[in-house]
Amino acid sequence: MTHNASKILDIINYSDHPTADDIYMEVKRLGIKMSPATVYNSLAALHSEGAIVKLPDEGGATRYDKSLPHGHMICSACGRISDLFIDDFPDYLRERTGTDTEGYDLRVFHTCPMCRGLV
Amino acid sequence: MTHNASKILDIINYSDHPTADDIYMEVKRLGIKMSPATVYNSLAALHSEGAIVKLPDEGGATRYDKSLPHGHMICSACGRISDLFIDDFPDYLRERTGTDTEGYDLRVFHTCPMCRGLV
DNA sequence: ACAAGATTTAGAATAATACTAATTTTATTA
DNA sequence: TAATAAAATTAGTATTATTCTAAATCTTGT
Repeated sequence: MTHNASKILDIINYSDHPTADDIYMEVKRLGIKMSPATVYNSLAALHSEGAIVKLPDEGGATRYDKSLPHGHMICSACGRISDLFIDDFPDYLRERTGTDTEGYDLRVFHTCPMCRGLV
Repeated sequence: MTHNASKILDIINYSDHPTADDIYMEVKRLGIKMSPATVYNSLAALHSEGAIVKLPDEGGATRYDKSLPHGHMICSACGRISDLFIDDFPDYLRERTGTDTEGYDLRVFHTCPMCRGLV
């Protein structure tokens, strides 16, 4: 893994589902000299290594996330994405699909507590 | 729903997860006169009515599908998408998330029987 | 240090989709 | 049915995210 890719992986790990552009801006904010092309190159490399996952968005830029097996809750009002961990989900999937699976992308739409005025 | 939107909905219902361009080509094949803009306009209208769902693809055009609650199995070798029905999934989700959900997008990656050489 | 290869780069190219403003179609009213 | 209002459709352009290209720079092994 290159130095730049490793920095980008760090950023993905401490950021909240950033887009390529979010990452590029963070890189700049940190005072690191890196071109947008390198951000895309590194993201593609990290993705093909399986170090990150891509979350293509309906009408918007793709978001990136660490590749821990987990799903996402997406608020249909404000768009905020939060992580969703369901420990037995792989087991559940294997049982229900009747076959081995290599991974999953689960997004659950809801209205977050803030948008429901509960916070 | 407009006449064109209704025709597009038909096409989505009998096609296999088409892209906007697939739909446009099918419309032309049927001898219907319709511009690409109308395909996009109609898809947006159908989507906001909840009549269809959008499946943004990693590196590729968004695919469209009927809005029946169901997931998808995606072959990581050939890319083929097939429908996945899990009847108790909404119940399972409500239980595991502890909240009401408005819908979900579940994609399970696997290697399809054909790509495993079993067919 | 030097060569070989990998990485990074700026900028152009591409592809999907959205926008705009004008036109056509459809629906409503008199 | 004719006139009018509203909605849908259109061609063409603009935008945006992303990829490509070919040159420049950095790294690594010897």
